[in-house]
Amino acid sequence: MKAKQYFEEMLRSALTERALPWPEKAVIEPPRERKFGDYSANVCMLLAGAAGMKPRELAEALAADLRTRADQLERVEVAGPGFLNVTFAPGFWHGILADVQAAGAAYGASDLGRGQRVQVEYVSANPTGPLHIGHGRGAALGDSLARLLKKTGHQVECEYYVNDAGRQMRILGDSVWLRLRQLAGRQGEDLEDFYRGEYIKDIAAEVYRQNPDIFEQPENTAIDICFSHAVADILGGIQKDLADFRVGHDRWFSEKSLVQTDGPGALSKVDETFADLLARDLAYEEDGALWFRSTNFGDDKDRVLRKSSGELTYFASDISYHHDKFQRGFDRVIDIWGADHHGYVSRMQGAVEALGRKGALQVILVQLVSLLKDGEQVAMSTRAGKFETLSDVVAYVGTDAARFLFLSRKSDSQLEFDLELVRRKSMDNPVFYVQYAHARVYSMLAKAELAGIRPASPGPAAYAGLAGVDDLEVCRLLERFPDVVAQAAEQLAPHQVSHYLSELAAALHRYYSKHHVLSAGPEVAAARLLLLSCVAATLAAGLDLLGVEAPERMDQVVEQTVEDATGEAAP
RNA sequence: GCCCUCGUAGCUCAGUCGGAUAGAGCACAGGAUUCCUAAUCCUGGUGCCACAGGUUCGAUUCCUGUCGAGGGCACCA
Repeated sequence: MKAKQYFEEMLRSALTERALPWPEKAVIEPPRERKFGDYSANVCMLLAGAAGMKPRELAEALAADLRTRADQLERVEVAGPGFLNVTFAPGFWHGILADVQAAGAAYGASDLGRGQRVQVEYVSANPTGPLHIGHGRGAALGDSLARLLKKTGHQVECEYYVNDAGRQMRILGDSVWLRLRQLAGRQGEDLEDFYRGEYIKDIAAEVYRQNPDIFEQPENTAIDICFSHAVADILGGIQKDLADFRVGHDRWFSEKSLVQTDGPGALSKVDETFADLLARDLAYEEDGALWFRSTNFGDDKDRVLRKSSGELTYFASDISYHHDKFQRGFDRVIDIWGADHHGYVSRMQGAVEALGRKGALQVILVQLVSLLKDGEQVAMSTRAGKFETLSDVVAYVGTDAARFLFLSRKSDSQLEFDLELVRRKSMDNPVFYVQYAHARVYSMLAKAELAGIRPASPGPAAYAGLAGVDDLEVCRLLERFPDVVAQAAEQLAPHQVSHYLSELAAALHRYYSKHHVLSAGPEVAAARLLLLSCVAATLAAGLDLLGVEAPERMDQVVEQTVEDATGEAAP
């Protein structure tokens, strides 16, 4: 049983006996300072009024209750304004090792989600060019969230919304067609808004190679060919970049599928959504346009769904898209967007409310990433910037380092990504610090194996060899992992996992330098190996939640990044 | 003008539903290896938690306002 749970149960029954309620704002947590014990509760301050006692008096009374009934608690103390601090018996902490070993890679898993169906939609960049580094942050976050939610008992599906309809797509087709004509030495003036990247020229050349007769086609057909080739090509590139970044979506949802009809007279999904909104008087026609009554949901003006020109706005297909999500049975939908869309959040949430699913949509905004090299800003917007794209950055620093950095900050604050710092394989780079801790344990296990020493099985004999304060300290940290996972999932905040891992790695390194394992005598050595292999298992389980590898040897990591980097010389 | 996010050590950032003397890494200085990987460990100090009020037993945390940074406010995408 978890320490927090145990303490809470004991406390609850003691309160019940005194006819006191469990206060809403009760908190049980490890106190900041070790000297205050393992866990601390604030209930006495909250209940003093109801109990008609001073906080400290109540605390003393409850402490006495706990001392008689809670046999796992070694000490129960009252401190400060009325905190109830408890210290668990060593045997309790040792029991954690049995838990970790039994669970293995599943350590930290829970059934918090109770099978709730959750969809995570992320990246969803328009297929008009390669992914840049900001998309990488969203990708790492979405993927890690999905892992966290799965681990906590949710049924998760990841989706990428492909904006393959609408104006931008037309411009994309036009852009390729223009480059193609220029390539063939034909006329073609630069247009006001079109895509200028080098990759457009590459696509044009490829289209020409595959369709040498393209100039004999009617222009509409030619543009169609350009367009579909461009989307396929760019989307293929995006998929590859994501795969290299260890990110996979279960489904790629086409916007076009919302707009298209099955046959003549049939309604598209968007039409169905419109009909639904009109029937409930949540939409209306005015000035030749179709409007959504977003003012009913707190917006300051109504928004257009279909322009008077007949074109749909993005908002229209987005509503329809979310309508579709809920029809597919998701209990909860999480969208990850760039921070530049934040004005859109309340509107979309209003729309979801209109669909009768108030509160079922959570939007996470990912703040900007500023790319630095040796402390200097790397221009992101210009065509010349070599490190604009995610794939360039990943090639230079490696997937593990990039992911770990992205996931070590909360998503709503701006992030500095210094290429040289992230690339460095040293202690200022926390990812290697954590990976090294994992590899260190494996190195010891291998050495021990040669010496004929194997990790002990959890049990009294092993625990006898782990009675020191440092041993218990490590056990305490291991015990916290399931709480960290649960909270990170609840708050949709994977960075809490990476911070925990740094802490656990630090504990491992400290332990390593203080306590020699293999020369400690066979029994103590076996006991310590048990402890350390539990640390490794927990590190691996945590790294897995971040999508970062847990190497058994560090030279593997070095090889991997060096290899990645050789293809791309530094600018 | 209105709205959103952010403001914590020299730098990059944590800080749990409001808890006890506000933390980590980096940078800086010194030390540790006959022994399991020194990609490591140990020892040093630094804060008007942007500012001003409010809520209460208690505020970095919640509320209001001010200042500062970024972003958003279309029949754009």
